[in-house]
Parts: sequence; structure tokens; C-alpha cells
Amino acid sequence: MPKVGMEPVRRKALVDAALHVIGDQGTLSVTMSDIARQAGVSAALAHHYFGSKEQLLVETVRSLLKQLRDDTVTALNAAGTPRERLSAIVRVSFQADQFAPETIAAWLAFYSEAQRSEETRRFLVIYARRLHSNLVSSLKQLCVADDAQRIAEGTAAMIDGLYIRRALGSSPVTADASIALTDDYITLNLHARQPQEHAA
Amino acid sequence: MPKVGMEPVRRKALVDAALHVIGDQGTLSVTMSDIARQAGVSAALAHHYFGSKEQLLVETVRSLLKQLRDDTVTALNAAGTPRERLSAIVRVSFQADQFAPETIAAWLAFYSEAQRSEETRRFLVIYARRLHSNLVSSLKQLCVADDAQRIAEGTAAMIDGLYIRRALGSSPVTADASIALTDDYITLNLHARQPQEHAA
DNA sequence: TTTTATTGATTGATGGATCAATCAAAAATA
DNA sequence: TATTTTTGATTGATCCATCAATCAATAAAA
Repeated sequence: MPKVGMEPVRRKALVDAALHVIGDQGTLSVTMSDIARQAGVSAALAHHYFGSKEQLLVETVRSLLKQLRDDTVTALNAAGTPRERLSAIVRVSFQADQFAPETIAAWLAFYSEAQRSEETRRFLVIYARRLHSNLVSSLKQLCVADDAQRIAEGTAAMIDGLYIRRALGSSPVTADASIALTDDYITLNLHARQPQEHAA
Repeated sequence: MPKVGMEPVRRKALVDAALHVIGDQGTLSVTMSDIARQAGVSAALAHHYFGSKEQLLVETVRSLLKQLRDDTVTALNAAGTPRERLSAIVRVSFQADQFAPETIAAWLAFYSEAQRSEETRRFLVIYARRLHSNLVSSLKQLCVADDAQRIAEGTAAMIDGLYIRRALGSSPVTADASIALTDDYITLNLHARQPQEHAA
């Protein structure tokens, strides 16, 4: 069995498995065995490569975050105008894999974990900052800096809120509806505060 | 010791203790011992009155929800116009005790739990529906029904989102700022879609 | 043969649940 | 009023399952 160079393969498999199982069960209280089984290896091997469950979980948030960042970068590169960039950011947030119930359940679990794990909180704060910063960056080209901050704050909140409501699975919040709602919010704000701006 | 009629007293003490401990630790993975200790009784007594940890947790969500409902009813009674009622709903969501870090941590933990516990999800769905319904009820007097639905959806999402961002404790989301942001969202929407409405 | 990969077996700790045993107030009885 | 009986309240001790973590052993490269 043991081909050399398995480490990166196993690490990835385990992180993916963790994400899968966590999303499926909706909690971080999954066992190392659950994760290992999903990855097709023994629990002992998971410990061998990650040292502890906590470390594996940390790597898992990191991975979740990286995925989102990569998607965002790609989307931003394809967008031309500032307004298009804003829509791109919104769209990425609600695109298929991010908005899948299991993915949201995993995010939720990590948000809860952030209350305890300093490292997890750090990662989530990074996500929040990045989203905010991306929004502000485009908004500043469309309105005054002060408004840009406010609109970014509201947009970010709405995105996160739509996630939560989706997690409950109550109201049929489709991805498209979520995108429309968030995009409308931006448009509304820009039209309300910007008319006199084109003079500058 | 045993004065008769302790049951309601103990139940309340245990539920309050559960809320306290859960909010403090930010997770439902608190032990019955932790809760019982906080309530000043033995773990065995908690089992005696609630049968299981799960049941105690369910009663705890119920209590959290009841608190919010009572506050909302009070606020709505004090509000006159539909627009005032909307602001009242928003204000209640961010009022001191609801917006306290421990309370938010508890909410978050329960949202995560809803992925597993059918009963917990039921309660949270009720909360979501009630919020939505309260919003729509007032909005319909200020704009067309179709818009009312949409605005309610966005408002609810923004409220939930601001909660999450507060939970992270990153950006300094004060209660006042949150109220302003949400209220602005409502105002903006009403002004944007309503001008031609006064003709009807 | 040395190194890397891998696992089954084992363990220490934790925590939910159960239960037999107290304790004291209240009610019934004398 | 004094005495006995009953019952709710309460707990310490304990059982049992789960789980993270460790380790010694095995198997396949190199």
C-alpha cells in the first residue's frame, strides 16, 4: 500500500472529508472516526497527520475560506466596471457550492466554534474583513467614502443573514432571490445617495 | 428542605442556568453538571425534572423565544403608526439583553443545533415566521403587498446578519449602528417604491 | 535495511443517565 | 397536641457508552 508522498493526498482527503461530515451532521461534534471513515482511512492516520482533532478542524476552516477566496478572485477578474464587481462579489456568495445546505451548515458550526477557538475566530474575522474590503473598494468608486462604508456594512450583513435563513430551510430562499435582494440593496443605496455625485 | 411546590422554581432556575452557561461557553456542549451547578442543584435533579439533556435544551430555546416575543408585543403596543411599528420591531431585536454577546452566542448555538434537532428547528422557524409576519403586516400599509414581502425578507435577513457579525466581535457593530442600518434599509425601500402609491 | 505509511488495539477521561437511599414537610391518625 | 405515615425533593454513587489520543506492530517502498 504505502506509496511515498501520500501525505498531501491524505491531508486533502481528510480535510474534504471533515467538511463533508461536518456539513452533513451540522456540527463540529463529529468524531475523528467519522471523518476518517469518510476519507477511507483509519482514525489513527488522521491523528498521525494532524496531531489533534482541533488542528484538523482549523485546517478545515482554512480550506473553506480558501475556496471562497479563490472563487472571489476569479469572479472579480472577470468583472469590468465597479458596479459589475459588486454584483460579482454578491453572486459568488450565493453560488451553488457555497450556498449548498451542507456548506452553510458547516459555516454555521464554525461560527459557533469561533466563540471558543481563537484560531477559528481569526479565520472568520479575516473572511469578514475581506468581504468588507472588497465591497468598499468598488463602492468608493461609485459614492463617497462614508457611504461606501455604510453600504458595505449593510451588504455584508444581508449576505450573512440570508445564509442563516437558508440554513433554517424555512422560507424558500433561492440563490437567485438572495442575489436579487442583495443586489437591489446596493442599487437602491447608490441611487439614493449618488445622484449629486456625478458632478464631482 | 423539601418544601412542596419546588418544581416550577427549579425548572425556571435550570432553564435560566442553561441559558447562562450556554451563552457563556458559546456551545450546547455544556454538561448537565455545569448547568446544575449554576442553578445550585445536583445534576440528578435536572434529570429528574427534565428527563434528558435534550429536553432541557428544548425548554431553553422555548424560553429564549418567549422572551423575545414578550418584548416584541410590548414594543408593538407602544407604537402608533405602521412606520413606528416597523422601527419598534427593529429596535427590539437589538435591544440590550437580546444583543448581549452571551445571548447571541446562545442563539448561534441553537441555530447550529437546529440542523440536528427537529424540535429546535421548529422553534427557530417560528421565530423567523413571526418576525416576517410582523414586518409584512406593517409594511402592507405602506406599500404594495408584493414589495412588502420583499422588504420584509431583506429586513429580516439584515437583522440576522448583524447578529452574526456581532457574534464575531470583529467590526464594532453597536446596537445603535445596527438599528440605523436596518431602519435606513426600510426607509430607502419605502421611498423608492412608494411615491406613486399615494395615488391609489 | 531504513524509512514511510498505515492500522488495530488500548486507554484515560468525560459525560449522560439511572437508582437506591436520605431528608423533611405535610397529612392523617390517635 | 403528639405520633405515625406518606410523599415530594434531593443527592452521591455508579453504570455505560463514546471519543480523542497513543502505541506497538505490520507492510510496502526505497
